[in-house]
Amino acid sequence: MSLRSVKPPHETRTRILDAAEELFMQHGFEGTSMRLLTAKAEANLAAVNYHFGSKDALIEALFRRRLDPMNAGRIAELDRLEKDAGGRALPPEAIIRAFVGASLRMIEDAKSGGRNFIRLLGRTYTDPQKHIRSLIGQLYGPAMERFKAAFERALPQMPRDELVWRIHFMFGTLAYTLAATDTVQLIAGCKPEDRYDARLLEARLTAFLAAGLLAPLHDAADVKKAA
Amino acid sequence: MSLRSVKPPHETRTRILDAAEELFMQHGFEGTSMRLLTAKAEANLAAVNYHFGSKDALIEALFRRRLDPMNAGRIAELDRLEKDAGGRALPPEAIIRAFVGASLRMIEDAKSGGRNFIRLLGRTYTDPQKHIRSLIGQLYGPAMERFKAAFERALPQMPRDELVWRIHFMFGTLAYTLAATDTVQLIAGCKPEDRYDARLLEARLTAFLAAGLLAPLHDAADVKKAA
DNA sequence: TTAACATTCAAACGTTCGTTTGAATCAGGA
DNA sequence: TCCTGATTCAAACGAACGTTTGAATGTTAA
Repeated sequence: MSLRSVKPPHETRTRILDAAEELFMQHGFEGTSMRLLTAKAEANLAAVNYHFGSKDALIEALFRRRLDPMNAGRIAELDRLEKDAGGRALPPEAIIRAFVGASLRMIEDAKSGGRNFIRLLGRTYTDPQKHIRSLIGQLYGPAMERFKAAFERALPQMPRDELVWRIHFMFGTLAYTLAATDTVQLIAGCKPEDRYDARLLEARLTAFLAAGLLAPLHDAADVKKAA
Repeated sequence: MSLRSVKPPHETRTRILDAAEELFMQHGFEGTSMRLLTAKAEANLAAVNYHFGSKDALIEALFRRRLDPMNAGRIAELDRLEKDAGGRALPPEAIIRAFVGASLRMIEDAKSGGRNFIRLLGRTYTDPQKHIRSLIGQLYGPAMERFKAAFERALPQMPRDELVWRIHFMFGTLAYTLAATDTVQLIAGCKPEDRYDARLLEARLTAFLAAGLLAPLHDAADVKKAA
């Protein structure tokens, strides 16, 4: 019995998932080979197919590992907020914070790979592959319905289709912010030490999103009429 | 001399670029094979390497074809606005409109493949590959500097680092909106006929972005102190 | 110790990848 | 007409791909 043999039962699974998060984030799903992946995970080439069945199944397991608890936490946080508020309507900014906070907290988690996952997730939102889209849609579905309902209650005067678009915009801002953190730098000038400060980023992002969500209504009817 | 032979000198080049826009958008760069690509373009397998040199060179040519005139148009539009305004400061919303208008107009251009390109572009903003990032950065650099300066002139009272972040957020909202149009539907409920109406989308998006850009300043100092 | 199961391993499977090659076909000017 | 350069074509290149296999090794309980 070697010293290395005293390890958790699924350590290989975990190492593979961690390596996959980093490499998929860096090179995409198709751009990451099983050989590179298993080498980084210090596992045998056949380990992925043994533990997960296939590359696609690994992708699904990867998202489920992080997304299931993350969205459950979001819903729990929203439940808590609504319970604390009694019957009163929640301020929209609090709902936003409940949603984005879960993502931003994970950005700070560089050691256990949470940051890798978040950036991969930001990229994957715009992945057009059918099975990826349906997976993400499935994993986000319940939380999105729940938050949409919360926004509808908080903003009863806003037209439904306008609200849907504004939720869409907010989601996009978050997704891009997560994916582009420390990668794309189209605009230079932000202080490097601010880039990973999740508390500061949350304040900035929430202020931006809340203002956008509550923007004065443009006259969509006029636009339609003119067209 | 066959009938088919009377064609523009670079028709094959164009067919390849058009097919590449559509397939790269659907399957990504790594996920699109030269065989599938040349088949869709009705060209020989060797045509890409003959006309462009390599797959990577094709990608660069693809972005240059659309992005160079698009960003030149943005800068020209901004020049025009500033000239018309004389010395007066531009309203931030007008600057936003000059930037997003160029993208959104291309969404309506379904026939010549502009929509494919725009959606591909939205995805590519978050691509972490080094040579892709530097290419996008290079193609966007001049326009981004120009617009950043315009925003600084329009909002002299806003702290520079806050402005940089808000430009970042606006860019992200646009990128995601472009990439996700008709693909991701995490939130259902928007009327399908509205999805491709660029005028309506521009009104919605501009209202959202302008409000976010002009959001009340969060107290970043407090956040920093508390941390 | 032995049997049963879980995991790891090296090797190979057939397929597909981006690219190259050299001949065939085309065009337009001398 | 013939020549020259541009373009297309079928075929092949070696490399890398995801997956499978069967033996070897490790672990657990009787």
